[in-house]
Amino acid sequence: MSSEVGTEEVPAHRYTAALADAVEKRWQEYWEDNGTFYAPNPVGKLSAGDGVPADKLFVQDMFPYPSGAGLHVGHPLGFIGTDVFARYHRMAGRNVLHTMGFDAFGLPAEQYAVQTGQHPRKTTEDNIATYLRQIRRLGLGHDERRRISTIDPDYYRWTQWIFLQIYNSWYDTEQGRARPIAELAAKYADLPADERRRLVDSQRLAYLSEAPVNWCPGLGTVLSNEEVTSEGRSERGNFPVFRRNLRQWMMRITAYADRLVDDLDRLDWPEKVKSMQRNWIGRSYGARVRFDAIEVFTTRPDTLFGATYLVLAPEHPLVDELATAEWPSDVDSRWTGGAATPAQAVAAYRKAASRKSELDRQENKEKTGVFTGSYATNPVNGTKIPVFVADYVLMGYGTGAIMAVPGQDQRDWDFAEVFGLPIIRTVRPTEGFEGKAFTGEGPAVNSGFLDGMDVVEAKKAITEWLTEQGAGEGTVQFKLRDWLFSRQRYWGEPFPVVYDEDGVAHALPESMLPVELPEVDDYSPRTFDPEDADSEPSPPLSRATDWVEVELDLGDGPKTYRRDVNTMPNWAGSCWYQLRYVDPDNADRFVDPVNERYWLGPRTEQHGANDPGGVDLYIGGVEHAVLHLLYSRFWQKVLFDLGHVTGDEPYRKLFNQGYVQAYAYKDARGVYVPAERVEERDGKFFFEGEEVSREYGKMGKSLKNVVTPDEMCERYGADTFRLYEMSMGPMDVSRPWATKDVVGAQRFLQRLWRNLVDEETGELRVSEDPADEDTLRLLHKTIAGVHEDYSEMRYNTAGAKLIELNNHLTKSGAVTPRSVAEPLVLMLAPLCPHVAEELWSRLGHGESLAHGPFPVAEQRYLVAATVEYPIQVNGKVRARVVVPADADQEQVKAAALAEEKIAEQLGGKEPRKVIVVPGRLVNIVA
RNA sequence: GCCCCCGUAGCCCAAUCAGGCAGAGGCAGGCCCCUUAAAAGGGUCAGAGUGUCGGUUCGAGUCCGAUCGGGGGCACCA
Repeated sequence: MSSEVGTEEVPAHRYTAALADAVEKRWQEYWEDNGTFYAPNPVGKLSAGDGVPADKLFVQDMFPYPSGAGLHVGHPLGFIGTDVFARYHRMAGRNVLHTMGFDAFGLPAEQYAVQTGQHPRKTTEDNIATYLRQIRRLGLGHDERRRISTIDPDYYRWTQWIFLQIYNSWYDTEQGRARPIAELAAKYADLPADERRRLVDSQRLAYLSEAPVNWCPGLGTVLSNEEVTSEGRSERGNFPVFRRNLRQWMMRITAYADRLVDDLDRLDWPEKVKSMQRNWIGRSYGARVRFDAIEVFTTRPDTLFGATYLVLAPEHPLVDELATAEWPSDVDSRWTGGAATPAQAVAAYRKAASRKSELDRQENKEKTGVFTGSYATNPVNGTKIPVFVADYVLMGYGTGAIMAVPGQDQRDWDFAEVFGLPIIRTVRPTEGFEGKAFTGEGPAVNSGFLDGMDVVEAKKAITEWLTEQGAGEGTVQFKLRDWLFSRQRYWGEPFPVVYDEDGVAHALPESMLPVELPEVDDYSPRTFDPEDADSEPSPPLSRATDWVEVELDLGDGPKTYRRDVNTMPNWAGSCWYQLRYVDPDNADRFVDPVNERYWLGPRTEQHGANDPGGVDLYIGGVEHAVLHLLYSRFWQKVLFDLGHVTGDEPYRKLFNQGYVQAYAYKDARGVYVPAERVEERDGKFFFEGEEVSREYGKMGKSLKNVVTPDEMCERYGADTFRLYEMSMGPMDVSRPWATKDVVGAQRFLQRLWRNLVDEETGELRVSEDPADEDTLRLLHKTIAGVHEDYSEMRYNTAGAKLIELNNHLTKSGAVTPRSVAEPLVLMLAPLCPHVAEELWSRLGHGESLAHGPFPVAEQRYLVAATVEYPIQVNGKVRARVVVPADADQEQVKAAALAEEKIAEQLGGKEPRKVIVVPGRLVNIVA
């Protein structure tokens, strides 16, 4: 596999995989022994005691779940990217915080525990050890003192503490912020205790709710809306999900809906992620309008005159009341669903709707529904319009009822067509419009006092009118719902909550934290037939009876309580880990305010008046766009409102790295064959002589196309692997893995090494003579370019520039001048830190280069003495001319026109126009 | 159906932000050197007019408008 050092074939001191391995091990040990990547805190245990540089940088990876499968080459892409960034800035003199912890609660460990009987903690900790070994080998410059793990009681104690903060607060809509619950309780001081308690409890930001939740029998747990796919199945496992009423913890994230949308504008995040969050929060402005007892939500109150019927969701509470005993004598046969009475029709329709899965309801876009037998009054003109029940209206959005305006809404148009309902246009369609419903802009028609107004004006006018009449009011509607926060799992954070004999919840005092997980015999919740919608959750903690029943003194003497047997969702631990990285072993607080302000506080002088603070660079996959990143922002805002942190956003700049993808090959039977043994011939692919088909996508065990970083480190060394990964393309682009290409990165390092070290003797080989002019110019051009590339995360082009410089040295054939060797090595260091450290040390430096210096380009080498201008005639290059760099436009023009070939082209005629682009070219229009 | 991103040598990618000679770098390929031989060694050469059509401009890979292809997000949200 790797070449032997010292064999006859290969020079003893060539940069081979074996040599790289020795160098890498040596420097990894050095860094660890010397705490090279320790980033000092202003105060506390991690303070160096002599102050901190004002210039800091906090770089963070989305921390991994330590899976048992280990890493493939795709996983470290982001980790290496952040490491290069961190190393570059560290060398530039900034105080750089970069570390990595583990998001270690979660289903796989629990499921593995169920299969093997091994405690999830054991599995998880073993996996973490493996993970740490794998990432250590990559040479990531982490501050190891700051490693945290969400399963650590010292960590989840604070997760529970934050839960209590949220529980013990309410949202003051007048002030637009969360406030301590005690301030609310004070307002109700005059009320009887239990009424006060009920009022207060109903306004907490973390509250118990008996509302419908997503129950997933196949997983044996409930799920948040964000964890349910648009097909109505669990994101994990793809099991059916049913709506059920269960008493569960909820987080009042909807209180923050406006701020969560508005503050996106203050974040340096990819537009794509922002738009996904905006979409998910789904804010729309509209009005509520009352048709007698039925309240509807509409975004188009301006079309009220065109409302020809109402529709209620099948689950709407008024449906039963509205369903009359008999059909009107002239009822349209299409409206009855074939039933004898409206009550029967409605009951049958509701039953059918309840049996349909979310998926059926969405896929089947044919409009169905039945008439309730009732009519409602349109407040704007007193018209009686029929009320229908139809499943194209969803109970979960708005009021669960709509006014149907077929003229301006295609869904309503479709329904009206099926049921023979009238259609009135209230916006005049544009000339030549041939569609059905018209949803564009135009003047109002058939709309009484709104006629002639445009949509915006009409909305405003009708909203004012409705308000005056008491028939409605303007309102804002969100798609976002509160966050379901309980899970029926074992391997998660227990709730710091107990219930008394009346079932009333009591939060535990801070002094009783952490509430640690009990030992249990069976780690699994009871799971059910995935289709069994009527099954009952049975969390594993409920079986730890000794733990569940507990005697406590919560202020009114020792009493027996029952603990909450749910656990928090997997997202809890990741909602605040950047705060703990800052102060990982603070025993008194979740983070010291001084440390928090230094690493995460807003810096308006640097980032502008609107700076929300947060991690300076947060890198991870786009798959967390809505879940983790929304929850995390919510927690941060609560903590901010309560005065615990100084920034109101957790992540100032977000960057999504691309994925490393891979080809997979299938034989004629459709079975995957090992990708590494497939050969390509004439655009076709063969495995053991048989033609196979190729597909492109993920890397995975079952696809037989996994390549591991360990394997790459063995064959080429970590530096080569790092360089190759970073050279494959820009950080945000997904790219296909190609093992055969890795050798290119190794050849470069070999050549660079050879330019500085004698391959036969191992002696350093640099000259103390000054470099020639050309070399200096290239060197400084490279320095300037590399600076820019590193700070823009364009590592592929940074690498290419280094190769270019090194190729220049190789070609020159001379012994490399030290004055070029040193900056070259320093510039290489962020990408290939081990070999750079080794060469730096061999160049005679006693100190690690981790803290710089990073070379600085000298301006005088960046400006050339002469410039070569290409000369175009009518856009085609016809000649070139060399002029002094300081020649002005007239001189360049004169030189261009004097050029022999150009004079020839012009044939003695005067050019119509001559364009001189300074420093670039000359274009002559003949 | 709506929205977003991407199409440059055989392959991965530069140049697109700010219009100015299409090539920085790597893989693969040809040739040469080293070598008994070989390559994960060294050197060198060649290779596309930028998916397509149209527009703006003295000049378009770059800007604008269509269109095709690929990827992603949202989707009966009133």
